[in-house]
Amino acid sequence: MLSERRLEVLRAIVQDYVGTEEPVGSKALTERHKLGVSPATVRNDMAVLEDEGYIAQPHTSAGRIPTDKGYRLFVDRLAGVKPLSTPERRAIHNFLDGAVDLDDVVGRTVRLLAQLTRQVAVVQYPSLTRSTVRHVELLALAPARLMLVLITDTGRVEQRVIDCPAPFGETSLADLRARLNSRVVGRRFADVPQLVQDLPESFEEAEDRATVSTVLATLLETLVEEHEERLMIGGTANLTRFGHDFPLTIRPVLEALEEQVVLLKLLGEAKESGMTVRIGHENAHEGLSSTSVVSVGYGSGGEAVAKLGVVGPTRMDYPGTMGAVRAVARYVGQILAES
Amino acid sequence: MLSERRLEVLRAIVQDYVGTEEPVGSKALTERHKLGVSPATVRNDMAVLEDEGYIAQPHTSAGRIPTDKGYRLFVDRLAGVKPLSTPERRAIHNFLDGAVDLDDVVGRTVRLLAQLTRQVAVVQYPSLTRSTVRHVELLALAPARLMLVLITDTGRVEQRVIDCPAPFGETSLADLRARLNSRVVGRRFADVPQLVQDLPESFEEAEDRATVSTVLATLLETLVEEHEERLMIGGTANLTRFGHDFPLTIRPVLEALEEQVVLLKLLGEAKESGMTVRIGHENAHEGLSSTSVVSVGYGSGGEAVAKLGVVGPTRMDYPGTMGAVRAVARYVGQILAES
DNA sequence: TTTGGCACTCGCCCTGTCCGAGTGCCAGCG
DNA sequence: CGCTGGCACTCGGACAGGGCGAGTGCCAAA
Repeated sequence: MLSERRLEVLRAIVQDYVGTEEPVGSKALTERHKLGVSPATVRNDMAVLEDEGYIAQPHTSAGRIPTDKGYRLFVDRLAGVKPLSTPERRAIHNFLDGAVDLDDVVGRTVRLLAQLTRQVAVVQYPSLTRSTVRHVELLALAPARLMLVLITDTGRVEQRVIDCPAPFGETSLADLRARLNSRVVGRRFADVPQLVQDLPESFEEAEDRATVSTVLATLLETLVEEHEERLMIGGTANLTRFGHDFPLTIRPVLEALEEQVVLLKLLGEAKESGMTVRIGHENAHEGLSSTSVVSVGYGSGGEAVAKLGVVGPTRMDYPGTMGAVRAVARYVGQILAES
Repeated sequence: MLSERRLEVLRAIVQDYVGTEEPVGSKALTERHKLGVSPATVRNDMAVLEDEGYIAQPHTSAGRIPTDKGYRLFVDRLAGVKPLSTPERRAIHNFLDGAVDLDDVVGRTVRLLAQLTRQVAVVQYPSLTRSTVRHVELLALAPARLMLVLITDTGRVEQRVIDCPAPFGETSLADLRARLNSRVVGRRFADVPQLVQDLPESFEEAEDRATVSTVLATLLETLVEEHEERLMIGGTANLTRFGHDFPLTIRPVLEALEEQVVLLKLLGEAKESGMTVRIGHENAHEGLSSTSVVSVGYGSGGEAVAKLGVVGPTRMDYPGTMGAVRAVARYVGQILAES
């Protein structure tokens, strides 16, 4: 167990390093913080902290920098979440209030987060898992070619073209459309499969049954595919503030950010409730091993329907970042609840 | 007017510089190209080329590098468009053929272009300006609340919720839907306004006429708003291959790329038909003054409905890049025409 | 007009030196 | 026993000088 003062030293190291981006030495520490002890004492404490793996020296006879483990301790026990200033809160409101639709909300949120934190922002679109079907439309583009349009209660619209095994009459089409809608409208995506499974049998013609099966297959496929969440990222220009050495640092990060799959997995690994901070190597993806990810769920009402967060260097201002992320998430939740 | 050989020297300089990223000297030139003259002669030619502003020396007693003007001449008169190799063509087909919807087509195109050119790819969503209407759907969400769904021949779907001034019967709705579709399906967006302007009058009830007007207003508004083009970018990780000095170079580029407005303007400035290459300072946006933009229109059938292109360092392989951009644009056009 | 020769320039790289921040250790003090 | 001041040591970074070599411009000859 580390003494109170040693924790204080660690906190000071983290704060200074985040501020200056340079390894911090014992003397500088005592000058900038009122630790009440001499540099020599701090050195002893540092030696202990280093033994325990909380800090490290980039090379002999340089100052110390925090390790991932050090940041972890800092975040867990030493740092609070810094509330935003009033102007910042006002900025959030002003910025998000003008949003006209879902795309706009997400887009504005990304820009806002990137600006507030000066880091890369990631915002997941609200999940469709708990969405319900508002309407299913079937259009005949040609005798044996249909278009399926699916409208969800979150205002999202998906469409697919279906090539049918046989021509499908207008009457049958209207019939299918009506039956389909009467069964699935207002239902959750998850419930749809069993609600429609007996539909083909209710058609008399074998050819029609085949077509209906095809249509249903496409519908179900669409629903499943829509579970693949989408997301938006922004503020990548902030990556240039990463550090001096960054050709090598920035590359894998940009690559990781381009892979939506990676990002989705990243957000997926975060806790369902509360804020999650993943530091450095705690991130599974190795391109992100020198970054930290701060994420939190957001949603209208109690449940989180999606997540948002930022990706930045492990050397980041955790309290400030966490404050911004939390504040934005809350306000986006409100916006969604209103609309 | 520059002699044939001097042009040849310029071409050699551009090719070598693009390959090596290093200033190229007279001796190296004669060794790597069969110019049939001695280094001394080449030096004389270089002096002339420098006087004319086609090449420059980064510092005294170093090799020469092409200027923007030099690249311009190279692109206009010295370089052809390099056709893709068979494997590359096959890759395009394989990659794009699996696309399921418009988003997917655009997404795949971006990734493909980024991979082929190893640069940043930008793909504009097909414009609705020249698009035609495939179907207009009207759904009653509530007695006085409709949803308008607009489906375009490029596979794009737009929807709007409309609050009606008065309840609108199911019969009237079916009626309106039928009349609307019979008039606008297959027509261009631009022609829609005059095709529907007399629709309200054909309804007897005053209340219905008001509703129809509202619906039409929303429809037209949707058409107009959709002129705001969307686009997708990818391959930003390729920016890290920019050069050695790139902290300063990459920053403004990333910032410019985040501003969709900038990119849209960029593509907008390109010629309507044929390939456009904007080199260095020819780009209005100053963040892009050390980049070149190669863009081309694409579309199903003869007309271009949108543009796509790549953004890369002025020192890029122009023939290869142009070849890739053109090939991708053509194939995307085909894909769109088929679906 | 081209060519080979030649003197010159200047950036790059390598080396050696110096400096100072920072460390670990130790003896002394409260 | 923990804290402190002192001290010797280490090592990376900045700086200066020197040699190298690529590349140049110019000139006289073919």
